This record gives sequence, C-alpha cells and structure tokens, in this order.
Amino acid sequence: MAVTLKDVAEKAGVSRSAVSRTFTEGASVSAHTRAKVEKAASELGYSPNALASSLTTGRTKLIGLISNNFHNPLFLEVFDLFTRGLQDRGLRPLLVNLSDETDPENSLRMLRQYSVDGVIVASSTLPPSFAEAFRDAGMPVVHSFGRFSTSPHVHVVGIDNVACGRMAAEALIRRGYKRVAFLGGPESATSTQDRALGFFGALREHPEIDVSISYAQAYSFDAGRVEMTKLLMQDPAEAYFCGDDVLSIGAVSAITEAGLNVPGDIGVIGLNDMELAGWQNIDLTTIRQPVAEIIEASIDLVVATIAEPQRHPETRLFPCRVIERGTLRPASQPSP
Amino acid sequence: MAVTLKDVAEKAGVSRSAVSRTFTEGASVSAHTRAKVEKAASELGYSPNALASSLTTGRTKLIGLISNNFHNPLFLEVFDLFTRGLQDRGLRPLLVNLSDETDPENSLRMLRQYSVDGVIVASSTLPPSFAEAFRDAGMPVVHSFGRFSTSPHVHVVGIDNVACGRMAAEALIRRGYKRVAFLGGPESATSTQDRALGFFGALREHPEIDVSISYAQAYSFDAGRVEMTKLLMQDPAEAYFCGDDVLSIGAVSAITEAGLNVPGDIGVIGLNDMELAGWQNIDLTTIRQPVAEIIEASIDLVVATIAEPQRHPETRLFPCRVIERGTLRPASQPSP
DNA sequence: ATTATCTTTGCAACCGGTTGCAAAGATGCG
DNA sequence: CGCATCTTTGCAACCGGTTGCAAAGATAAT
Repeated sequence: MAVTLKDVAEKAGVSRSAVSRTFTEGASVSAHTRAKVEKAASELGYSPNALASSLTTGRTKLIGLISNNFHNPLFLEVFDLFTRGLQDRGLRPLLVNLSDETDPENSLRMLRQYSVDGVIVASSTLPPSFAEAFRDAGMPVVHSFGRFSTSPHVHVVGIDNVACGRMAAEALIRRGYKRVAFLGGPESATSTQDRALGFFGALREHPEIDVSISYAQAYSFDAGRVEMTKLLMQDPAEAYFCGDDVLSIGAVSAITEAGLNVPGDIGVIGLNDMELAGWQNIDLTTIRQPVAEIIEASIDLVVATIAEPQRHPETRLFPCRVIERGTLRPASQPSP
Repeated sequence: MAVTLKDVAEKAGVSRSAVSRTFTEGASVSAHTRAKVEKAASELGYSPNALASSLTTGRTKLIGLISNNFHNPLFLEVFDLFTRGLQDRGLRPLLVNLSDETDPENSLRMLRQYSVDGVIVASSTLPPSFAEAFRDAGMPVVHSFGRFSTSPHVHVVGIDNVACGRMAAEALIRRGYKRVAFLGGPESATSTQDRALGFFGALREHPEIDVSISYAQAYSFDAGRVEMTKLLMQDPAEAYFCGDDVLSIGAVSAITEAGLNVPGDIGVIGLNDMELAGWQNIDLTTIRQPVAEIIEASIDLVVATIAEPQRHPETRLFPCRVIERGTLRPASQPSP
C-alpha cells in the first residue's frame, strides 16, 4: 500500500540505511547519494513513517493535550494557540477530553500507549494531583493555567490568581464602591480559592468597605445568572468581582433583567478577557489573562523538559491587567 | 525505561507471543497462561505500545481531526463532541489546525507520517477539494459540516444549506416582513452560496416581498457589525437572515447602537444555535444545526469506511429547525 | 606511489510488537 | 487404549524504520 524505505532504496539503487540517513538531520550522506535518494523518493511520493522511526529513536513528537474546559469560550482560543504553537515546532497535539473523568488513570494509560513525548494539562479547574500523576509516570508535563506553588512538583504556567483578586479589589476601591462582593466559580476550584484570597486580602486594609462572598455552581452563564438572581432578592452589593467572564455575563444578564442598570446600579468586573467580552453589546470590564504568553511559555517548557527530563519543576506566572470597558463606573478620582 | 512485552514474557515464564496474544482480542490463549501473563503485566505496570503494534496491524486508531474554525464558538462544542465520541470508540484525535494553510499538502504529509486510520475534516468553509485530497491519498475521509453534492467524491455529513436558506425565508414571510435581506459570510464560502440560493429561491414565489443581499468579510462579530452599520446608513430591510450566529450578534449590536430596536425596528435570524445564542441577554432567534447528530454520523461513517475502504461516498444531511427567541417579531398569523 | 585520515556506505541487529506455521498438548470417541 | 481432532504454544519472520560497526572509497600528506 504505502511506499516504504525499502521501495525507495531499491529504486535509487542504494541501501536502506542510505535512504534513512538522507532523511535524518545531520547524518553522513554524500551529495551524490542524497540526490539519487531524493529523486526516487519524490517520484514514489515517499514520506517516512514517523511511528516506525519513533520505535528506535524513542521520540514520537506527539504531545498529549489534556483539558476538561470544553465549555469555556476562552479555550477555543487556547486550543487554537496550542495547536498552532505545537505545529510550528513540528509537534503534534493528541487531544484528550477529560470532561467526564475523575481520575487520570485512563488518560495516563492511553498516553503511555502512544508514547507521547510530553503532556500539557490545560485547565484551571483540575487539581495539581492530576498533572503530578503524569509526572510520576515519567512524562515531561506542564500544567497550563494551573495553580501557583512555591515548591511545585510539576511545571506550572499561569497567572497569579491571588494578585488578580487583589487587582479586582483595587479596581473597585479606586472607583469608590463601598459595598463589594466576590462571586466565585465552584468553591472547590483552586483558582476560585486563590482569587477570593487576594480579593479579601486587599480589602482588609479598607475596613470601611463592606465585603461579602458567594459561589456559583459552575463557571457558566446560567450559574452566574442564577446566583445573581438570588443575590438580587436579598441585599445586593454595589459591585461584583466575578471569577470568569461567562459568569459575569450571566450576572449582568440577571441584573438588567431585574430592571437595574449596569454599571449605574451595580458594577461588574470579570476575569479572562475572552474574545466576546469585547463585543460592543457585552462590553465587559475584565481582567485580561495573557493567554498567548502562557501558551508560548507552556510549549517552551514542555520542549525544554523533553530535552532535559531531570529539569527542576518551575512556576511561571504572567501579569494580568484590567481592561476598562463599560461594566464598572469610571474611577471617582485619579489613582494616586 | 518503559516495560515491554519481553519483560512481561520473562517474568511470566512464557513466550513473547503468549503475552501478545493475551492482549489481543480473540486470540487463542489458555486461561492458565492468561492468568500468569496478566499477573506479571499488572505487577510490572505494562501497557502495550500502540505504535509498535500498529506497524504490523496497520491500524493506529489515530484519527486526523482537521479544522480551520478556531474562532467560531460552535466549534468548541464540535471539538468537545468529536473528542468524546472518538474516545468512546477507542480512537484518538490528532488535531490539525489549518487556519493559515491554503493547501492540504502539509497536513497530508503529516497525517501520512502518522499513518492515521482516517480523517475528519470539520469545516463549513473549506472547499470540497480539501477533503478530496485526503481521499486521493487513500485515506478514509469524512467532511463534516461540508457541502451537499449529488455525486460526492467523499463522504459528507452536514445540513442542507439550501433548505436552511428556504427555512429562514419562510420564517420571515410568515411574520409578514415585506422587505428582507440575506447577510452572508464571505461570498466564497460554499455554505454562504447555498444559503443564499435557498433564501432567494423561496422568495421568488413572493414577488411582493423586496429582497436584497450583502456579504460580511468573515463569519465574525466585527464583520457583522461593520456590515450592518453600513446597511443602516443606506436603507435597511425590515429583517435580516444572517449566515451565522456570531455574525447575527454583531448585526444586532450595530442595530441597537444606532438607537433602533430588535425586533421592533429590525428583525434578525441567525444560523447554528450555538450555546450563547440562548443566553438571555442575547436571545437570538436562529436556525439550529443538530451538531451532535452530525458528529455522531461523521464518526460512524469514518469508522465504517475504515472497515470497508471501497465503500461508496455518501452524503448525510440532517434537518434543521427554527429556534424561536427574541430577535424576530411574532408570526402575524398562525402558519397554515 | 605509499600511507594516514576522514567520509561514505552497507551489513546486521535492534526498536516493540504481531502472526503463519508446525509441533506439542489436551480432549473426544470408538 | 489408540487414533483423530481441536486447542495452545513457541519459533522465526516480519512491520518500517535507525544505528553501531567495520569495510570500502576518497582525500590529504609525505
């Protein structure tokens, strides 16, 4: 069926080794032989079988890309950037959807069966233990959008969620809100915990500001809308920091459905700055995650770890910044 | 490094063939041997190397999943369903991002190198020639969300875009709009052409209705907004059929920014029914594409073609239906 | 021209599995 | 118990490549 090394060797009148060498970077072949082989190869339409060669070289150029965030629009951008970034370096993403899985066992086995060179876990909601399971199996692994740790067991690339929480708090303080709140995602998500930490931390220095907290069931539109509807029936705050843009949009939807105005009556600030946050009819003030940089660094790191497996685990965090749009009222005074 | 067949064979005190057979469905092994092997395998933590076995079996269980739609939120749902569907059948998606590529050459070579068992091209904007290139290379291929053809060269699964255009026209007619228009995506997209065809076809029977057409630069929010802003400066229609939900949302945004009301002043109907179309603050009336069914059928078809490579190419189209929400005024009279 | 050195080449073994074949072992039947 | 039949097993070759090694060829130095 497919044309193999042997076919090319016969056609070119050389040994199989010669053919193999013309297709291996830096191998010793004379210009003459190389020419003959290349001619034969292109006439037969030969391309080497990456899987067969992986058998001896031990490299498949396959990278397991693992995620459970298939409902967060940000991850469409994430998949776009990951696939392009990997492709640009000659690597191939083997996509694993973890949505229903609760333990890494299955995916681990599968990734081992396909001898992936490395693994990227792209998720802000999976626990660190997940990525660690891959490392324990001896695979180079990077946890993208993962949680910061001072003594990480695996490479982590992401944002400083505590700093983001603080940043959100400061944005609200600067605008003179006196009653603010955190509307987080599921309480169990590590990112949610950290953001709450930073948010409350910053507000501790402002005892005059009233602060409260609640959690949505999921990082989803409906969850945000439901939770905000509940809050509106009690005694809502003047401004909310929501743990995610989609959550924010759900909250805004609930507020306007209740006949209130954003940001006139209630302000909202999100997190992520996904593409649709900038749509004029959404116009969400939010904290931007530098997705492209995170992904670039993740790929760099997994590549580096493949080259040097004993490399010490490191954490790379990227700074976020507030993107001013229309869901918070303007700052009451110029910031100091 | 990794534990191999040979290690297990030695530990279990049997031949390598015996080990191989216990891991091959339907091979002849006695219960006694199988028990010994399984014990040794689990003690060593062995899992067979799928790539090595693919060398002799000719099956990698790898499916190339090719797309260029990494900015359309619908495709997040698409990737979710494809990855799960493939995983459920023991297949692995090798994701290929075609966003910047204009010809199939590169991806073709790559998929051949990895000896994928089959290819799924998931895109409504790629020309049929793209999928055909894979078929010509001898790979089982299905074009999902592709264009209908009476004599297809490859399997196509999708919707009847002409019928959708007609359906949109009828929805507008039924509501008594007298001046309607089609706002398509890029004129070169095959889906756009077909939808326009159906739309105009249905309206030909209603000469009393005024109909016009224009094209956005892309299937994107901005493109929809820009094009609608342009239209508003001239003499806009009473209702628009937009070739995509995101396009529609951009158009709605432009309309409300101009101080007009949707659906009061201008109606809009989209196509796709992506998750966010149902968000209460978007509430887009649209035509629903049965994404799950399309994907299910695509996987079925690629699996069937792998089993029977000479299978005749077929086209499977799924019916769409209008989802009533808030961007079209109610029907002026009950439909007949 | 001879020898030393460097490059190119093919042989053969190997990567981690699968599988046709024939021998060995188990089972059934008269 | 002997023979025929069926099942199980190991051997060895093969899948499509890579690579260490030694022989052959080319080039340089004397």
